Amino acid sequence: MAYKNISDASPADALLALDNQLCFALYSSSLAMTKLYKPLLADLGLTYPQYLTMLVLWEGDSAQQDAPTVSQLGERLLLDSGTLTPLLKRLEALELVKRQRSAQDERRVHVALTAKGRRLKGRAAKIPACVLAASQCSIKELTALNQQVRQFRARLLQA
Amino acid sequence: MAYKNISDASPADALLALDNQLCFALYSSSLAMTKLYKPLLADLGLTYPQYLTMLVLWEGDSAQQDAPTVSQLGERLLLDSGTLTPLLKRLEALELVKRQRSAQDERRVHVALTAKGRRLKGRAAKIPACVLAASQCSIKELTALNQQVRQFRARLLQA
DNA sequence: TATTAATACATTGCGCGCAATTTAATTGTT
DNA sequence: AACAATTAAATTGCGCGCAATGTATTAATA
Repeated sequence: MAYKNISDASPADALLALDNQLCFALYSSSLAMTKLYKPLLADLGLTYPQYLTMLVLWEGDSAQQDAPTVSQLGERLLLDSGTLTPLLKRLEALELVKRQRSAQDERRVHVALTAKGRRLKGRAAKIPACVLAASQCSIKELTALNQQVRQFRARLLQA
Repeated sequence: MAYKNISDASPADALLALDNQLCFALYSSSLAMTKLYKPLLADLGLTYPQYLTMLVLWEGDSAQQDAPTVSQLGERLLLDSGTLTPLLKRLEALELVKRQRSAQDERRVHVALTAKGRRLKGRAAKIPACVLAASQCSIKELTALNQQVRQFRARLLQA
């Protein structure tokens, strides 16, 4: 079956052509990335969003005591408590994190790595190289694209 | 809270820094796009994946009889029947499409637009302009980024 | 200091995505 | 023709995302 693109359709149709939608390129690329990560993360027992959450926790792990709150994790990951609360409970069930109500403000819940969660970083360190290889791109290309997509996202978010 | 990036961490940590993950840029940008589309699509009574599906059907609508099968839709959208079957049932409940078993091969199910589904394209035609405005980008910028993301996706998929 | 408002997180419900399995139909082989 | 292998959808189960709502705590204010 042949599909229209910008070159063989009326301007109105071209604007609605699937391949001309940046949203679809981002959507399908993101799903493809998730599939690429899946077997690598399965070795760690993590899902893809759980992995992103662990990345944030691993980043802050040098400053031992500042375990982020659920909200702070959400700001970083652009996710809300409806998504994070059950996800964090699963990470807690895996004994990778500890959820603890703040003493100063009982509304807040701090999320801290456990020793097991901290150790997992070592095994996760091998993942970027695998992804790089699978992407068939150079680091330079990936860095450039990352920069552009982040810039685009920044504009979207201020809208 | 300050976070590490490629400039202030060891090389090993930099590879795991959230902001250096292209996967996260794609993931969060895609989610941000979905949020941008949501109110626009709510007017049409569609979810975002339903909208993408309608885009495919609208594309092929000049060749009247070639209603794609579920598999063909899946190839185009990079989704499988586990996702598409219930989604298409919802579109059918909205009377936007008709699902029909092929007479030649009873395993296949063709998905055809209804008159109502065809009419909806007129109202959807206004969406690209809204998205363009909200993205605060020029068409040239969006086209260029679309091209790069699609190229990246193509390499991922052949992996 | 009551009362109200705001904040932080949890819960509920729905629609994806997708792996794994099932069901049914077609094709291939002997 | 009988049987096995393949194919196409549908089904099941789980983990997101997220809007909407609920609950508890803190802050603001009259």
